Amino acid sequence: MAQKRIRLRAAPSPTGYMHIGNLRTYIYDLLLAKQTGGDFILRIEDTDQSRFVEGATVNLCKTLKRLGIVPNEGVWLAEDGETLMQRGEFGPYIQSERKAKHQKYAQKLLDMDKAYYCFCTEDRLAEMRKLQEATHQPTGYDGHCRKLDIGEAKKRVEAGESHVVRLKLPKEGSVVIDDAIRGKVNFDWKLIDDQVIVKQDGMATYHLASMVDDHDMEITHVLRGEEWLSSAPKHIFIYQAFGWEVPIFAHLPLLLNPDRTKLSKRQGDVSVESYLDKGYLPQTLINFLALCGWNPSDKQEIYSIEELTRLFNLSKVNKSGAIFNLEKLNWLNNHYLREMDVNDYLKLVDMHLPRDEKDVDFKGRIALMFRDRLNVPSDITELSSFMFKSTLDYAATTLTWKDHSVEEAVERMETVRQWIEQIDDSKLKEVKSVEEDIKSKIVDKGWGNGDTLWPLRVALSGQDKSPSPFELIVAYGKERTLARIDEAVAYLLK
RNA sequence: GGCCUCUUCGUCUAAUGGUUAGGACAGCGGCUUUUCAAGCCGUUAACAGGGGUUCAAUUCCCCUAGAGGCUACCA
Repeated sequence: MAQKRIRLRAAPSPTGYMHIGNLRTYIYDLLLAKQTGGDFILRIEDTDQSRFVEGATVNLCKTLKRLGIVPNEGVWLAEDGETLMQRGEFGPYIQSERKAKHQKYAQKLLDMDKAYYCFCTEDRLAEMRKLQEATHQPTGYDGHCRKLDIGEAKKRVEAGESHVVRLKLPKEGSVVIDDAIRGKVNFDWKLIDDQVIVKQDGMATYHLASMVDDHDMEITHVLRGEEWLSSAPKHIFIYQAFGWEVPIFAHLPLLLNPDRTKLSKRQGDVSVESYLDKGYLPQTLINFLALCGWNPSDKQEIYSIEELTRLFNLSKVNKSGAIFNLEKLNWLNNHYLREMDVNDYLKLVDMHLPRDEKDVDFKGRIALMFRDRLNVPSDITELSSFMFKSTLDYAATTLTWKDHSVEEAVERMETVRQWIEQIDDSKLKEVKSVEEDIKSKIVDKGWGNGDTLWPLRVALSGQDKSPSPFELIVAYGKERTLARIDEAVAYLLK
């Protein structure tokens, strides 16, 4: 018998930006789909009109594209990068366009007596909840409309009375969720609310829409955050009411703020776009997020997407939430920044260097010099700022080595200046040969490295801490280097 | 409050019915060295607590505690 084709979907709501926790789910979706040669689908869950944000779907697609995570089915971006398209046999892939389909299934549930019309006003509901809270009762719908005669209810609906549709959940017994990560989880029916599945505006809620669509689209694995576990019984109920095969559910552990609450906007960045904009590389984000809550039982830290695809295994996903650890993310990004193609790196960093500096080679040398010091490309702006200044401010540090006098420092700088002047241009391109050249001359002079190199380095940087003078010389080039030395000498003699 | 889930170094995690409980990030120390970064080497640091089961429990079971999630006509 042929194996059923593995199909997973990313199902974001177009509410503005892509949440970093959602991205992890999509990564797992993708890995699982790729691993089995299955499908990875993008479906937009826009059933909540009030939260809809114009342009959010396009934005979502763009972000996915930037990450190199492109679904092979569902919503996608046309060549122009702006127009939304849909592809695949199971469309439409935008839930609001499936409204009629959802309503049809709601009607079926109504017909099967698995759902009922509810005419309770929001005011009544709010009052009820208030009372329940005040008397320390469990909150939830009191079933007011559950017992309404169906014929009567239909008449009211036909008369145009505003209403919703609620699930008619069992009031006794229990249900077991078989979760791929957590195993079997038991819930008592009597504690579960008769959930609204069709809102007053006729739009289905997540609970109906997502189940219907997952079934229609032949989704085999539903990966979602742990916050959904509590409502899983309602979802199972819908599947069972229709006699559908229940997909594999996997409730992923949450990504957490440093205080262990659900990762939220309040406590820092949660939008994937902003990480991308800051210069975190796609491979960094994917590598890092994949390892947040899952681990292939290895000591390796760096994984390509191919390796992740090969190794990923749902049953090895952790059960407990993981704090989003920015320091490790930085370390990883630094790693990938150093490992990536040089030209790509230069392109990435260039936009963080002064626009009005027209010497492209100069900027390129600077970019390479600071390469292993960057967590994100924008770090270079501050690190390299002194290199673009017309004059340096030496006030914050000292140009003289330990107890050396001004005269000694000047002597060394002027001598080194001559050495540098004599280095020919081809040699001036290599840090190592500049270093050998100058160091051997220091030895010949009988000077020390410290008393010569410190003033030189400070002359070139104006800073306590900086790359070595040899790196600086190469980055500056001869002319700029000599000018800096002159500048420092003049400052000392002032 | 109720229901559900979770609990190994500060953080992400590995492993196991018998181990010196492993790795990574961060920290600390050293090497290198003109400073810094990088690199290399080393090092501090964890089985939430209490009961069982067992010759043996971090591992299996129960309880407690703590944390988190849900408790919407949001997803």
